[in-house]
Amino acid sequence: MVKKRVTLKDIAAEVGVHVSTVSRALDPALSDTLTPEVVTKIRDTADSLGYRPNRIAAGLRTNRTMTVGVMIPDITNVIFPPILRGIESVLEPLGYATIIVNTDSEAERENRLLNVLRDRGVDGIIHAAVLLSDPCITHAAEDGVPVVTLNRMVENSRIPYVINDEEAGVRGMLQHLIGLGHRRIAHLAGPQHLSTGQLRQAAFRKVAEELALDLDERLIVEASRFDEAEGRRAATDLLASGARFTAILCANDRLALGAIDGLAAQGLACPADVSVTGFNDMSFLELIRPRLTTVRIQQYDAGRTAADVLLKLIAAETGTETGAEAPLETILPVELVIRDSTARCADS
Amino acid sequence: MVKKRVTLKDIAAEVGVHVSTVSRALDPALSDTLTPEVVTKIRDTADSLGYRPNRIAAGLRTNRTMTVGVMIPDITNVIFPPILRGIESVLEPLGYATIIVNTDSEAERENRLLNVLRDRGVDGIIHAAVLLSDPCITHAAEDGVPVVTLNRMVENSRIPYVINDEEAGVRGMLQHLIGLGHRRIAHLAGPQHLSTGQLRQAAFRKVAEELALDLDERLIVEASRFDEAEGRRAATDLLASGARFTAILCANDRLALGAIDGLAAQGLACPADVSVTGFNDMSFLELIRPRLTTVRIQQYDAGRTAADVLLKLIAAETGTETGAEAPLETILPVELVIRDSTARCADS
DNA sequence: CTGAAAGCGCTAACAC
DNA sequence: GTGTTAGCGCTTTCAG
Repeated sequence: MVKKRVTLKDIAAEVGVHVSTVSRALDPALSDTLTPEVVTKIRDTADSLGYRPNRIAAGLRTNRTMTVGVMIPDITNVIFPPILRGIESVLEPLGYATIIVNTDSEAERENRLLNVLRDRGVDGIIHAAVLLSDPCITHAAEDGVPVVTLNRMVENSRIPYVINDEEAGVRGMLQHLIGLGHRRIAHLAGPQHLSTGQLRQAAFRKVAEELALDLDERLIVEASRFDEAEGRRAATDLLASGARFTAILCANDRLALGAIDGLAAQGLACPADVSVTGFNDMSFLELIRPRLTTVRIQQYDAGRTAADVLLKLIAAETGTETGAEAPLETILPVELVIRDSTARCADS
Repeated sequence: MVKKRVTLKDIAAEVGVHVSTVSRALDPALSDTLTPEVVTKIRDTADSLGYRPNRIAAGLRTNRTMTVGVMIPDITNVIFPPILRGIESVLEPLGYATIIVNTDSEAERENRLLNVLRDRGVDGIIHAAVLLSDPCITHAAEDGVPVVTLNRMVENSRIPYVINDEEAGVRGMLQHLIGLGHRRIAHLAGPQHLSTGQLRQAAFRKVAEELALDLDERLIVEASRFDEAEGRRAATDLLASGARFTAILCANDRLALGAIDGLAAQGLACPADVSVTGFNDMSFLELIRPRLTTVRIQQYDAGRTAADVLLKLIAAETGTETGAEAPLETILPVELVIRDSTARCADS
């Protein structure tokens, strides 16, 4: 039933040379140590027999599988697919395949999946679902597995990371809101066990102080997940607290969408009564009313950059010194996208 | 730098037995042929040494890699991530990893990626990006690679497929529109080289006839891609044709969204002037106004089902006859979701 | 320039 | 019950 695969041995038998000769002929780096005629003859018969190299066997020998693992929280979250395409765009042309796993942001699951990847001998890991404190990935990195984290970072570690310029995004957004006359600006923060949630809140506090805003603790509420339901819940709590505010800077788009919904349920319109801003600029946003003002992060490029860093790490690990060392920190620029969810402050 | 992996040999040396004994002790299916004490001793030292099986090596020997390939057109399209989660939900607990590739619906790219998967010795392939006529995947299937197609099917082939009940969806939608008084209903068809586009158009023609609708050829326009821009373009063409219609049944949600936009550009409101319906019920739809009436297909379950079928195929291939044979055809039920983009026909 | 031989880590007959 | 042996398909010394 299963058609037997053509192996080097078959080609060797056909051409009448040794397997190792065939191996060399098929390796561009080694083929010029052979007689050109032999090389062409071998290559021709390889094609005609329909030879396909067995990467499994090669990997066993060379300890390189040409596959990398990618860990994300949940592929169903629209910000990840563009990142994956970015990663693929640099890795695939180089012959790498990627194994994608969803951690659901659960440490236990993450740990198990990490082992799945290591058992498969991945050449490296791009980790976009890392927790602020993440012993298992740190451990893997210490074992010599090339790892780069994306969007998030592990505290106090030497694991390279690619993140967005959260602070610039928060600053730009606060300046925009202030420009519209807002002074009492709330922050709907993300989960504090994720570095994005934490970094954005820290940036909010820092920049709010810089810009001399009235920083009322009641104006900062934390969501326990990055989703619409938590956005709605947090916005409702914010209103219930009695603290006055005319704008909410949310830690991501989904929280913002939920918040707008929660405000509407209490009879407050966005942007007429309160301005709301997001973060990420996920797809479909321009189709949803009011069109959300947000901070655009470079998703595709973040993926590309992380893949580049990983390649440098892999090169360093395998001793293929290319001179270029992998940077510990890469911060990608962000961009303000002003749409319809922010308006001049009615109170001013 | 790279910490050496613990192998069976290391455990064997530590315990003082032969590698094959260790191999058996660690295999649940074989461990009961050994003395219980030695099994526990081996397992304990395996844990304490931090042994992790090398699936690459095992795969080379057994010719099973415990990885499956998944081919989709584009992960960035929101209907695919839920499918992938469905696939993962059945495969991952069984120890399978999945390699996901994006074909961008290009035959050449698909062909190349298929080889990438085969070179990696995947145990099977779930193909959700197949073209109606797809020689390369047919070829792979003939070579004995277990393949199941998802959402689409290959014409005249023995490759099992899991699809949605397109005809039931079209019928339900047409009945809904007729119930609202619509008689002149246009069809914005999808690409005809994809089976979904073709099946839905065929279903439209068949059911329209059944229900004795005025079937004007000018009322059927084809999009060349499943995206918003083509929906807009096709809707504009439809208007330009001069044919009268009060509703458009679109072959998918994105075409519908584009069509609504295109109509709006010509001063026609949905649903006041024309009702528009989608297909798929992709996520975020309920956040976009007007909320689209559509046909919900089971994305997650389609993934699960395809994975189940693939497992049966793999079992059959490896001779692990489980009795259950893989069905050639699986048709999943669909569900009508009535929202705000359809309304009573103004002309009636 | 090419052949011989060893071995990556594991599994699966086959012995004992 | 457990050890022996022989590879899976490939790469990579080391000879010649």
